[in-house]
Amino acid sequence: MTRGRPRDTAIEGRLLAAAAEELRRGGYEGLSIDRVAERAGVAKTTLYRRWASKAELVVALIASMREEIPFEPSDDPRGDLTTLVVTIAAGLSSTPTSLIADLAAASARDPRVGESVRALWADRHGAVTAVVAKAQQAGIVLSHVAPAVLVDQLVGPLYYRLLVTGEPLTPDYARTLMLSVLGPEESP
Amino acid sequence: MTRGRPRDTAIEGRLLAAAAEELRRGGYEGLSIDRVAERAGVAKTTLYRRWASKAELVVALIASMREEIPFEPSDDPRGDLTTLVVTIAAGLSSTPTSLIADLAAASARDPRVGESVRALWADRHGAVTAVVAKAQQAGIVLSHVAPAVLVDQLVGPLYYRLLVTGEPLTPDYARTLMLSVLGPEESP
DNA sequence: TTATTTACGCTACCGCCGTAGCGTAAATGC
DNA sequence: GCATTTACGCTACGGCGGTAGCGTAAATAA
Repeated sequence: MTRGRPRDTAIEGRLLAAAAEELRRGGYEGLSIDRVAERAGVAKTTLYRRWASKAELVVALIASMREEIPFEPSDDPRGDLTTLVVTIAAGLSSTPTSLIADLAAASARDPRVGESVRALWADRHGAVTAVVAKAQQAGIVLSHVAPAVLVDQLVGPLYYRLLVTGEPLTPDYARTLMLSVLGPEESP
Repeated sequence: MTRGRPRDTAIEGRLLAAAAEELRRGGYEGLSIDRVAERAGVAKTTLYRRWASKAELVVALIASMREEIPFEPSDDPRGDLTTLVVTIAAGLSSTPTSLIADLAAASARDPRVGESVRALWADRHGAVTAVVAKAQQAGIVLSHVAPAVLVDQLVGPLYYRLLVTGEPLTPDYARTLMLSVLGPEESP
């Protein structure tokens, strides 16, 4: 088949495991490529044959650790949206802020990293967009503004608080965002 | 008065000027402390006696370059808000994205840097908050949501697009955000 | 078996941020 | 004048991310 010496398939897993431990201990900043390679029992050059940069390694690591959000849309778009936004807020605030910020910085520097990072959040944001569109069709959202904008106004403030103002992301805050975008619930 | 050899007051200005040139050429990442010191004709240690890190140097530089937003609130809160949000969006998108992202990352790592960075945006965000509160008092905004949340939903999406989704910040987008938060204008 | 191709380990290196230590310059207090 | 204090320049260093080059190991093709 392929010509030369095959890649040692066990190495990638060992590197990711070593990187996970490093990330857990010292965050993005404290993760040292040299230590990851040493911990995995591998030369640093071997690591760089798999990922082109520290950022790409970390993105691959996060992608490998990530579990899907189990989300089943119900007949209650308002409740669904609340669940989603609260879940996203919880996920963000349980992740070290500096990690999110460093990924954003790496994304800004390297478009390829940016693509990978956006793919990490894509499922969550896609789910929110779908539910918002559904709510709008059902007449629950009165606004005629494009769903993408409403999503930005639900999710954007979470990142804004996290990365810019440093304020906490509480479930209450997420629910307040919801209220503000959807308007008060009509009593039936 | 003070006992020892006095600081050379000219050095700080030369360092900031050198840093500005470096930042202009290569952005945050391309700004090298060694080169800044060399360009200013000063030892690197002298630079570190003034700012504790590259991040603090850059924050001080931006603070020194920053001009106030000339903003005079009129009797038209809706127009004022539009102006403010469009201006903020323009300012953000005219700044290199990586600079904003790197400042956010530095803020997450070092709380002192975070304080300084937040102070950079404070005037803009304060102005927005003031106008939003005024609009709410005037009954222009129907929502009873706290002004701070509305501000987050006006400004947060800008940072969100810039740092996370990578979408452009057009004046139209800013106006759409406004529309979504304030609701459609009532015809008089 | 032999040539070729690819992977791996190793060493050395570059530029980077940030720190330590030391000699010296410039000010004040006596 | 003289001790003290602070600023400055300089050198050296450590750890970092990332790259280049080389010898060698492991596979395939002939």
